[in-house]
Amino acid sequence: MARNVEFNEEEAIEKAMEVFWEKGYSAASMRDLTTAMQINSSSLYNTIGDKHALFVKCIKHYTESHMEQARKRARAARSPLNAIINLLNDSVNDIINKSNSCMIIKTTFEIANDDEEILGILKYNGDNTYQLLDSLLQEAKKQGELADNADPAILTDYLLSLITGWHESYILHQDPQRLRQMAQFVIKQLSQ
Amino acid sequence: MARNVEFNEEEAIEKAMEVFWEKGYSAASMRDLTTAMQINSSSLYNTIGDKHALFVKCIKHYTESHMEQARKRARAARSPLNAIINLLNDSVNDIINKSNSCMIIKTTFEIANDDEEILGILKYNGDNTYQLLDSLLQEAKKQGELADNADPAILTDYLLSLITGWHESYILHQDPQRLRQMAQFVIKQLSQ
DNA sequence: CTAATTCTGAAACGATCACTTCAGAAAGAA
DNA sequence: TTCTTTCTGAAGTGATCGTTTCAGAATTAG
Repeated sequence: MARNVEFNEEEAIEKAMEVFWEKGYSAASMRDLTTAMQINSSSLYNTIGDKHALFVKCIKHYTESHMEQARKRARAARSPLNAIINLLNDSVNDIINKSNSCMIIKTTFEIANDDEEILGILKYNGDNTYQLLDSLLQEAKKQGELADNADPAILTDYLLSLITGWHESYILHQDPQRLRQMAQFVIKQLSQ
Repeated sequence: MARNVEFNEEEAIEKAMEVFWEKGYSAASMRDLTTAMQINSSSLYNTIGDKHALFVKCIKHYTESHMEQARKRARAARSPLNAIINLLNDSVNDIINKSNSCMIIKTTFEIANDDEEILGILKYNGDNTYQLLDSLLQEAKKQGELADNADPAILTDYLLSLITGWHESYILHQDPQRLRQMAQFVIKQLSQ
């Protein structure tokens, strides 16, 4: 019938995601976003929608690639306990090497309280992450890599909380050693 | 000489703090702030300064009262270990009972990366909190309430990170039991 | 080709942003 | 009381906010 959309939506979302990631939802302006995406605002509104709809696509993209990476890393591990240890060490490395803090955590504290839709996406991501880690812990326990009295459900919540705290710690102190020591501490705790 | 300032600055800062706390720095408008403070923007700019200067006063006020409360609670405890246990339980109760997440954490993730002055204030608060908890752990160890091989420095970072994570967990799940279980888990861990 | 449809770019929308101006009210000093 | 200084309230500053409009370019169907 007629003309097709010129820009690649996936690439544009990726660019917008980076802007939201760095600046947060409120502080990112439509100008910032359209400039980074290299499209006109009319095209954006015609295809994706308003600022909020764009953010939804961006945070979904972030959580999905985040989960995909976590699962891929878990599959590559030699054993369940090893997958967990890698997950902890990878978390530390990501925190240290990336210039921004995790977008999921930033978004949770910025807008999850006032935005049902965003909260739902973050919850869904949280549940998936929980399940991944929980099943690893259950499997590790079954294989005798974990203490018999270990409680995977509590350990999962506990480890995920700890990792979130590491992000805050690194923003404040920018001290890799603090994170590595904590990771070693908790790994040792799990292993014995 | 002349007329005096009409409004009570301390009360006005308190009101502004609540607005920043709820909405965050970017999303709080000067209108929101002056309305809550019940003063005209000209008075605000004449006495306190611009939005950023106001925020500095608010976050300082928050951190100072936060620290004061923590120290007061610690002094009221029966023993060092008891002070730590109380701190953990009080943290859980605060998270559950307050409608907003901790302003310090929210601010860290929103603007600490791009704002040296705010980062400095948050670091100062972090250092004070660290010292409080570290000295409690050292004292508990000295009094035999902690295992001999316990490392207060690492434990301090570790507990503070965990508490930060609890805030995120509660935003997502609003599940008091998860927090209580984690608190019990870590208290048991410390006590043995 | 022409007609039909859709997308793009530039300009502009009203609203709101942080912030400023200034006349006049208020209050202490002499 | 009068002078002097300072604070307040209302109005307004230009800039930027998210969003819309629409003429014209682009593309496909017939």
